[in-house]
Amino acid sequence: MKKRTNIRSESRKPVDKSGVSPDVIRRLNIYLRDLKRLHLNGTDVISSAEIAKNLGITPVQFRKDLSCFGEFGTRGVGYQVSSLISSLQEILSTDSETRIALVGAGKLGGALLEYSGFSEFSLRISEVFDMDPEKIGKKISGRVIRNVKCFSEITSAEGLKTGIICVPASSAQSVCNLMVSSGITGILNFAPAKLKTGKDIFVANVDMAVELKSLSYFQK
Amino acid sequence: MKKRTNIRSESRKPVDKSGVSPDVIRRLNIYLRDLKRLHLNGTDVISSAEIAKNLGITPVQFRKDLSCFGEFGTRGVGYQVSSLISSLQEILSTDSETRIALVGAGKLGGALLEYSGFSEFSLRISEVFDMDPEKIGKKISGRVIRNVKCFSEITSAEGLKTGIICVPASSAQSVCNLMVSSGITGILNFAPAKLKTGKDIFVANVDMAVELKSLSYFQK
DNA sequence: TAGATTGTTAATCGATTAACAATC
DNA sequence: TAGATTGTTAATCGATTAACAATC
Repeated sequence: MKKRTNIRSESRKPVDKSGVSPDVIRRLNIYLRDLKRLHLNGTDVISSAEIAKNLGITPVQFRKDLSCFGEFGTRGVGYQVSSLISSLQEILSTDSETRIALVGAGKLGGALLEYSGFSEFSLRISEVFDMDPEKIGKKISGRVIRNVKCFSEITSAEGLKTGIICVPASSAQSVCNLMVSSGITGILNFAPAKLKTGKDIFVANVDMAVELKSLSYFQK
Repeated sequence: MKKRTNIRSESRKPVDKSGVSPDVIRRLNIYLRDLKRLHLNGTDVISSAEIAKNLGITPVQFRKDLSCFGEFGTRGVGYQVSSLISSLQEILSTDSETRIALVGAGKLGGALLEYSGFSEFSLRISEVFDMDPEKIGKKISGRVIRNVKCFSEITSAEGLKTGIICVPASSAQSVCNLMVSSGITGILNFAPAKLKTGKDIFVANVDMAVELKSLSYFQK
C-alpha cells in the first residue's frame, strides 16, 4: 500500500484528511452500497471487472481506490463480498450511526426527513430547526420543529457533529456560522450560496438548479 | 480565444459537446446566478477578483472559464455586469424556458415541484408522472399526477427534452429507458443507481446519502 | 504615463489509465 | 502449470494555477 501526498486547494471539495481525496471516499461509499446489494442477492465473490460494470467505472479505478487503504482481494479470484463490506464499513465508519441536525423545515427539509436512502448509510436526522415562529413547535414528518435559537444548546447536548442546511441562500451563511460555533464540523448545503468556513469544516454542496440547467448546454 | 480539444471518457460527467467540460458549464451557471444577484444590488462593474471572492474560487479560474467562449471584460476595468449576464445567458441558453418531466411523485418529487431555486434558471417542471395507481389522478403541489404509461405520449406532444428521476433505485433504469425512448436527452437522477445510457444522453446524478456520508470521513 | 485588470501561454498538479509483475 | 485477477508503477491526460504580455 502507498498513500499519495495529495493536498488540494479546496476549490471543489473539502481539504483532505489523510491524503485521500474526497472523490475516492465518495466512490468507496458507492462501492459499499453496491456490495450490500450484491450481498443481499447472495453473491459471495466478485471481481473488480464485475463491480466496475455495475457502477459504470473501470476495474482499475476500483482497485486503485481500494489500494489507498490496503489489500482486500485475492489474486486470481476476486473479492469476498462480505469481508469487503466489513472493511469498507470500518474505513468509512458506517458501523456507528451518524445523527444529523437539519435547519430549514420547508418542503425540501421535509423530503429529506422522509428520504429512505439515508438509512443504509446509518444516517439519521435527529433534530429539525427553523426560525419561523409559525413553524416552531409544529411537527414535520413526526418530529417537533425546534427554535433555531436553541440550536447550540440542543446539538451540543446530543453531541451532533453534522448539519444539513435547507434555508434560502440569503440566510445560509448565518446558519452555517451558527452551526460551526455549535461544534458542527460537516455540513451538507442545499442553499445556492458559497459558505465561508475554516479549513477544518467540511462542506458538501448540492446545487440542484445548476445541475439541471447545466445539462441543457450539452443537449442542444 | 482558444478552445481545448477535451474529450473525456465520461467516467464522471456527460461527454463534451464542443470541447468545453461540464465543470466549466456548471461554474458558468454559478457565475450567472451571482451576477444576477449583483445586478439586483445595483452593481454595474465587477472585477474577476471580486466575483471570485464571492464564490470561493480564484480570479484566474473565472477568467479562464470565460475564455472558452470569448472576451467579455475590459482590461484595467473589469466586467460590465449587465452585458456579462446577457453573454452568459446566450451561452447557456437561459433566455428560453426549459420545461421538465418529473417521474416519481413522492416526497422528494413534491419538494422539487416547490423548489424556488429553479425559476432563476428558467427551469419549470411541467409534467409529473407516477406508476402508483393510488397516486395517479391525484394532485401534488397543484399538478395532476399522470400515469407513467402515458409518458411518451405526453412528453412528445409537449416537446419535453429533460427529465428528473425521483423513483427508487430498483426502478430507475426502466424509467430512464422510458425517458430515452421518448426523446428525453438530459436526465437529473436522484436515484442511487448508475444509469446506463448512450453517449448522446446526458445524466447528472445527485446522490445525497453519499455526499452526506462522505463528510464523516473527513470529520473524524 | 502609471496603475489596474484582463486574456493567455506555460508550468504545475492531481487524477485516471495502461501496462505489467505478483500470485492465487 | 495455465488462466485469472489483483495490486502497483509509470505514462497519460486534463484541470488548475503561476506568470506575464496586452491594453484600458
